[in-house]
Amino acid sequence: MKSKKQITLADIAKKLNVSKVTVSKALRNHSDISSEMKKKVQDLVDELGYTPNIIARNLSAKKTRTIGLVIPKINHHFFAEAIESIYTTAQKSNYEIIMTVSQENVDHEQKHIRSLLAMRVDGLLISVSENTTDTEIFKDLKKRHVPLVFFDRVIEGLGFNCITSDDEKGSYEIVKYAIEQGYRKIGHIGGYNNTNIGKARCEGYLRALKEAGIEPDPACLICGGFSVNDGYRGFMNFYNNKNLPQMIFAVTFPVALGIYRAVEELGLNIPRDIDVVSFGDASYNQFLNPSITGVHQPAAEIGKAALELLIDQIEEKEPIEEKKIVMPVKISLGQTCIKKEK
Amino acid sequence: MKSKKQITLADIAKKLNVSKVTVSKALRNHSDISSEMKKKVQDLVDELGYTPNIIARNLSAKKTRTIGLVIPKINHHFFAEAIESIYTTAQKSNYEIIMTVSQENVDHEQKHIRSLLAMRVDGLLISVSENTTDTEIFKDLKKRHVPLVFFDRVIEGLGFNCITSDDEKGSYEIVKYAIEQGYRKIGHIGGYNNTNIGKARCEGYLRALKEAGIEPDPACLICGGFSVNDGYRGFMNFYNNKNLPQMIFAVTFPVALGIYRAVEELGLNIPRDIDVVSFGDASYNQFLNPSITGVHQPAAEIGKAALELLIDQIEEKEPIEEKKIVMPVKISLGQTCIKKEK
DNA sequence: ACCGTTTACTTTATCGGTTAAGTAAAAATA
DNA sequence: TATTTTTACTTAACCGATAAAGTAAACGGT
Repeated sequence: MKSKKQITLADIAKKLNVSKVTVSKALRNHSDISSEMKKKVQDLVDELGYTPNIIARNLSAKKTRTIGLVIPKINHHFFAEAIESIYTTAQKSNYEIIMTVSQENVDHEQKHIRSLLAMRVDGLLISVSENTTDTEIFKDLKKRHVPLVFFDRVIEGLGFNCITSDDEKGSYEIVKYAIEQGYRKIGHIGGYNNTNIGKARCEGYLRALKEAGIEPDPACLICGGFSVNDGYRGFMNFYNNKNLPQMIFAVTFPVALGIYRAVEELGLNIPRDIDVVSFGDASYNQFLNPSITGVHQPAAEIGKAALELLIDQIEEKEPIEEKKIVMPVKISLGQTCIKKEK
Repeated sequence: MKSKKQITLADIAKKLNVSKVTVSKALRNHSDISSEMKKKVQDLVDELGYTPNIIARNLSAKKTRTIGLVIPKINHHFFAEAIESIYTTAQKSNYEIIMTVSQENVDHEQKHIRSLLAMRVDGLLISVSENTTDTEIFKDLKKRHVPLVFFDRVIEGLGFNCITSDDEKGSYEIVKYAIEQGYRKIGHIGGYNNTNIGKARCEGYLRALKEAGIEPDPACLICGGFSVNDGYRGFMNFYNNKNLPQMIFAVTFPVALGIYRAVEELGLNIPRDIDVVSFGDASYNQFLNPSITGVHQPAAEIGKAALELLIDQIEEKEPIEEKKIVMPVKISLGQTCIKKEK
């Protein structure tokens, strides 16, 4: 059933026998209006339950105090935590968030961006899908001077601010740590090389191997997406090729969970038959069996910093030069990747 | 930096020397317009990168194809899954979702509802905070005929459609199952009794006890919130009172995780020193140590059904009578609550 | 050749606010 | 007292679309 007709400024104005501008100003506590009139207006507003129409206000103001958020997935610890933090930060700054989810689908992503532009959000906060390679739409956004900040999954070199974890260093360090624990044959279930995180995490992995004098084995490197299923498939791939490494470095925490699932299904055991470390973690990691040794990402801080940067950009008059903020990460020890006795 | 001035219908119209209504109709493929003109318009639109201003359109149409979502928390498996499903469903039906998060705070919740009304969403999808007792605002929404569907955490008796899990039955069955496994002293870390889920889950728990001839012990019943911290505090409470039951039924999965955390911190062991079952689960439950035996909730189905019901209500002309949909739940076996040998 | 219909537009009004530019009466200043 | 300033409003115009109503020219049938 349809909503009842909404009460407007004009309704209030008519009842009080004044112009609607008077009512509008009264509600915004404008100095033009006498306090008696302000009171009369407020009383009637309360009585009638008037709710201002933000759409009309936005149309006239040409601003919406609304930010468009585009993410690939919700039900993924990193994003859930980042989103939560973005929402909290937005509320403090009095911005509304309109979140859209691409489901790792480039078409959805583009549709969402267009839709958010049509809604005239004041700015965009984007973490791209794992398949995003076409940068045309972002170049277009740049041309139109749309305030935009990328976070976590970013596209560099287009002049937008980016906030990421220190993907290369974190990956380097976790693999180096694994090597120190005595592992030599270390595989990587990685992300696509066209994504910054897939590429950087793979580079960190390779750097650690090379530095330790281990020749990277292409058969130990599988690239795919970032989900549980990708981890599952990646592991099955190793297994079916009878080419199990001693240790697998998973590009994301969900990928590690996918490995867990495959291992369980095959009746194997972690860490007896195969060991795992991962980039990213989850609050419930400590209760996993075994809990994963991995790289802790400051998801909440990344979300907060990204939004704050965007708001600065929106509220500044001057353009801001391209900044790339890299958040430090640290290794968090769990029950995997324990020292290997010779 | 500010966005560049946006291109409007009027700009296009001027360049083509036609009225803006012509352009508007051309873009909507109206039969009034010749195909040559449609082509000319489309070409110029593409060239200039015109994006229609949905705000203006919505103002005129008095509809927004937008739904307001109010939830207490994001980073909680049930909600993350429900949200994901709501977003997917919305996209299929061509609705936009504006999600707000109350953080279990009643003031935020009310502020969000008002803000969504001001944005003139076509309807509201709400799961209330754990502290919501004042129903005034909802009565007001009813008076204004705002389409509204409650899900999971609902307020009954106000004439709104509600979708919940079968909280009472699920709780009854999991506790009955625990009794069958030989547990007698079963505690409950429950939710506030003013919430439907807190109340129903507690009632199911009590019914199972009574049916088995076990007198419920008030000292074994702790009520609080639904978060990890509440579970932690609840367990510490039992522990400090030197009143540990054999088994605890946790009102939510996060509460169970809180118990895990407390148990770990105290150097105890599940299920040796204390056993746990819970209402609700998580996709990663199978990898927990030990994985929890609990009641599986169809979070995605609940989200989908709630949104579909709401859309029906929005698009129907006639009011819909209050419906209460209760989704069946089932027990999912894990490594807790294994048969107790006498 | 006349008249009705169709085609392809244009003009006007409206959605519900806001800002800018009046204006009449009261108050302050010279 | 005359003039300026302030107070407390009102009127007009605009934000960018849409719906409804109006219109000139071309077309079609008899």
